[in-house]
Amino acid sequence: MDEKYFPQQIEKKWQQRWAEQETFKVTEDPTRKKFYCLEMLAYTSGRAHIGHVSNFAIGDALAWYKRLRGFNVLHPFGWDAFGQPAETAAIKDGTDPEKFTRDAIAYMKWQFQRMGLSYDWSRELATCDPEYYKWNQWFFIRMWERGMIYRKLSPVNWCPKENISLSNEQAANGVCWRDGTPVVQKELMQWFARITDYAGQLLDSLDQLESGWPERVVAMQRNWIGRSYGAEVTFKVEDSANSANSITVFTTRIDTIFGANAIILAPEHPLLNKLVEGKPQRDEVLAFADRLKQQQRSGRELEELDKEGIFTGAYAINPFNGERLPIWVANFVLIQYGTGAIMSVPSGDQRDFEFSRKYGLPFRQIKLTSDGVEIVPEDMKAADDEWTTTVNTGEWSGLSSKQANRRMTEYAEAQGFGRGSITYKLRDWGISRQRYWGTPVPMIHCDTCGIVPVPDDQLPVVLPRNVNLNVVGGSPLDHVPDYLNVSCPKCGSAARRDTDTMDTFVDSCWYYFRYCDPHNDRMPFDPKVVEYWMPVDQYIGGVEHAVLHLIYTRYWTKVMRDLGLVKFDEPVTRLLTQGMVCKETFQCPNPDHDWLFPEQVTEDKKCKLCGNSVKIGRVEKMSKSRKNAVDPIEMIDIHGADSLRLFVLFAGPPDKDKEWSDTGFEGAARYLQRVWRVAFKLHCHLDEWGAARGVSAQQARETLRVTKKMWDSTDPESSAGLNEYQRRLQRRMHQVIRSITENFEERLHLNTCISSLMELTNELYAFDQAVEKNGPVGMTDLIIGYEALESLIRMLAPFAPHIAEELWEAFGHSDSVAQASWPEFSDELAREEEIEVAVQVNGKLRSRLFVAADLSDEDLREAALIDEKVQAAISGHDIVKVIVVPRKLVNIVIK
RNA sequence: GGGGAUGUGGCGGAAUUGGCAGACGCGAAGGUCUCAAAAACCUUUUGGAUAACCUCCAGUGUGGGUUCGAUUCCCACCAUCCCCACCA
Repeated sequence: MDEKYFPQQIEKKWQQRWAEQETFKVTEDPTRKKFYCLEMLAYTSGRAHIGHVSNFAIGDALAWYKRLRGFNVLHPFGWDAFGQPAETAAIKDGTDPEKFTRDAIAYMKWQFQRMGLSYDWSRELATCDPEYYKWNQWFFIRMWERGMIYRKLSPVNWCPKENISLSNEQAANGVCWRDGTPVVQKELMQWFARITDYAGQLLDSLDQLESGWPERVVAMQRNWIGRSYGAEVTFKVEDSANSANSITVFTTRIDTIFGANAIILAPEHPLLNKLVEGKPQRDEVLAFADRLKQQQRSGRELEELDKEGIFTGAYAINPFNGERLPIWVANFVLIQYGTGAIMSVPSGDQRDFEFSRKYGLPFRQIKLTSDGVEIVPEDMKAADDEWTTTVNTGEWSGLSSKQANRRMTEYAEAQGFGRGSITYKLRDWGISRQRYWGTPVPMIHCDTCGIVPVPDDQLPVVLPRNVNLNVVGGSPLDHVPDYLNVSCPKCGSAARRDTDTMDTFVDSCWYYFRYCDPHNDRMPFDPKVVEYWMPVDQYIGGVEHAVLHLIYTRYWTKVMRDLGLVKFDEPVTRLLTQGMVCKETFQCPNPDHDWLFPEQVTEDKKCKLCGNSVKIGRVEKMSKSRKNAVDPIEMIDIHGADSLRLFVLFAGPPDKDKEWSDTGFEGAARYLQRVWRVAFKLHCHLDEWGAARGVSAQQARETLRVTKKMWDSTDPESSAGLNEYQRRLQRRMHQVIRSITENFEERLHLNTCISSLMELTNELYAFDQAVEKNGPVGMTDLIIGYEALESLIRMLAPFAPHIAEELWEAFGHSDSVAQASWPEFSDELAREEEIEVAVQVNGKLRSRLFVAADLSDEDLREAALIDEKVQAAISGHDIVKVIVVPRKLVNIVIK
């Protein structure tokens, strides 16, 4: 073997060999335990970034570990290939999204392969493959047949000049991205998935994820689904021409209904027109509502809107006490939530409070404060939403709020003007987009038959190529006659194809089911194969997907369960949300320069372009615009993929943000050099041993191999006869194996695994020094040294697989490390013979004792008490008690 | 407004059924080797007191509490970050 470590040659060699030998290809094997390790689908942005390295390095480490532990490991890879950015880029460059995307895949694949990741590339898929999106269409039709997908009018961002719909990004700041035309809201017929039918299930089955998912993701999902328990109460409208006219509100605090001073509707409320009909305020109110509608949608920016409202002229009757309540319209009531109408209780709700103050609506006290005081409405500075005790609440006065809430709901139910109700924040999922680069919606509009799905045997509906994306009016697909004009599958008459495409979140809902059976052309996947591989044992990705993707995919799984395709309910057992890789930023006060590259800044923090003092920014997420991005391929060119991966994993725990550091990266490379060098030294020792006995290197190696075979490294007897430094290395090896093994099984704090590897490496150096000092080299030295080093190599493989493979081969193994097994440890051999025990007096460290590890508590106690320094500290005091923590510490309590 | 975190040396970070705070790495300082430099290796590196060793004192955002003992558990507060947000 070479004396020096040259990562470039080694990495190329092993990447080629893995590809040729399909080292990481797997098939179902019911006799073996499976492990499904999955990183989130990569978006085809066109360029790899450090975030990819971090994401994949975590997954790859775990996949390697499980492989060495004997699991049948599924570790696949694929591309999130549809979506707006490819379309936007294609318009800019005058090319075709398909070409753009395929080029991006080709380039990124080359980049990712240089990271040396242990993927089964035979399962690779791209969501823009017709063989893949065919099944999106198949699911769409199945769901349509069952009423899980429906159509409704829904607003989109609309550019009135070009007559096309815009994504939120294209309509940023309320103007069209192309020429700044103000965007308006337009109602279009769109496809929706009825995810709200699953709201309760999605919420309830979060409970089973609590052990394997980050707390905050579960919390975010709970919050997003947003279940509220309350009541719907129906108020009759006074003097209504149509006696059926009534307004239903949703409230979580029916116990405060005696404090209601108004009914307030959302501007979009369907009853509004009827209510104001014939009223003198009619025109004014409707104009007001129209204005609010625009304001609410396009003005959904950060700042809170002022509360604005208008009296409709109509009144409703409080069913509990017969009071007349004015009916208002206001901007802070949302049509999407609850019933789109509320009762205003200013003393109990801050928004109602502000609104009522502004418009002079009356206050009434209906409960005590939390201190048990009666509230004087005039003195109130803010609403009070505590659950206390009711007052002025008719026959329910004097009850606890909770009790009143329950009883009043029951009363409303009995009287027929209300009922207990559960409301969710979650809304149905709009899954159609009026854009080109996505899965075509497989539906046909026929004038006689209505909406007809494309028959299964005609799937996939393939996205046409060479489409002009620069259209004015409608979606690009509206301008492709061959695509648009079809005959109705039912009656054969001329019909029109639906030109919407699907939200890309549909693509990512079930891709990892497809990995299990990626080439199936009869079904999305064979349920039997999926039953073997699923659920995903470990999913790794960014926290930005905590709600959307991770809720949609849970929903899709439940849908697939209801379609009879899978038997389980939750697709992902363990989830890890990896932190971002960040770096320091530099900003010049001169707006022409703004963000600077580090090399544009002088040592005393001045801008090299203008000499201004540069603001050293916070450590922020890497991005091109902040000029703090690090290109992974450049880094790989410098020190190799192993060093890059090692650094990213060592920089901090996987789920925390990490800071990029050039010197830290060099440190990782330095460490691998150290590993190489110590391996080389051991190699030399073996040669020395052979030379001393007049045998060839080949023979020496063979002798070692044979002798080592008889050595059971986990047998406690194997420590017999070892000298001090041999025993020390052996002990440390067992300790390190134990700590890394436990870490992989439980916390997945990979940074500390790497620390442990470094400790073992340091111990190997100490061992090597001791061997040289004590020479000549003996067979026991070689056995212990090789054992430790071979353990180190196998444990290094998850973090730096190329160098591990190369050293493994250099040590005479013909198989890949991937075929090796994880080193085993023995608690017995990891145990220290002599331990250091701290002795405290009244909790303060006073002395340390070096004692035999098996010393009894009683002896330990005695040893502590006769210690000189302890004696000095306790002389003249009474000993109250002595606490002995076995093998760790003695605390003497004195008075 | 609601929800979730985080806070430890010059820096990244270790340490959890409560038991020696600072593992491992980076940086820094000194040394060995060298004509020299790089690399490599060795030593030191929480702060303070002391010429120095031994040693002593303080110390895990702040203030309390529980305990023989708290980075760890409880209460209050401060700071920073993230997500959602007029959700009735």
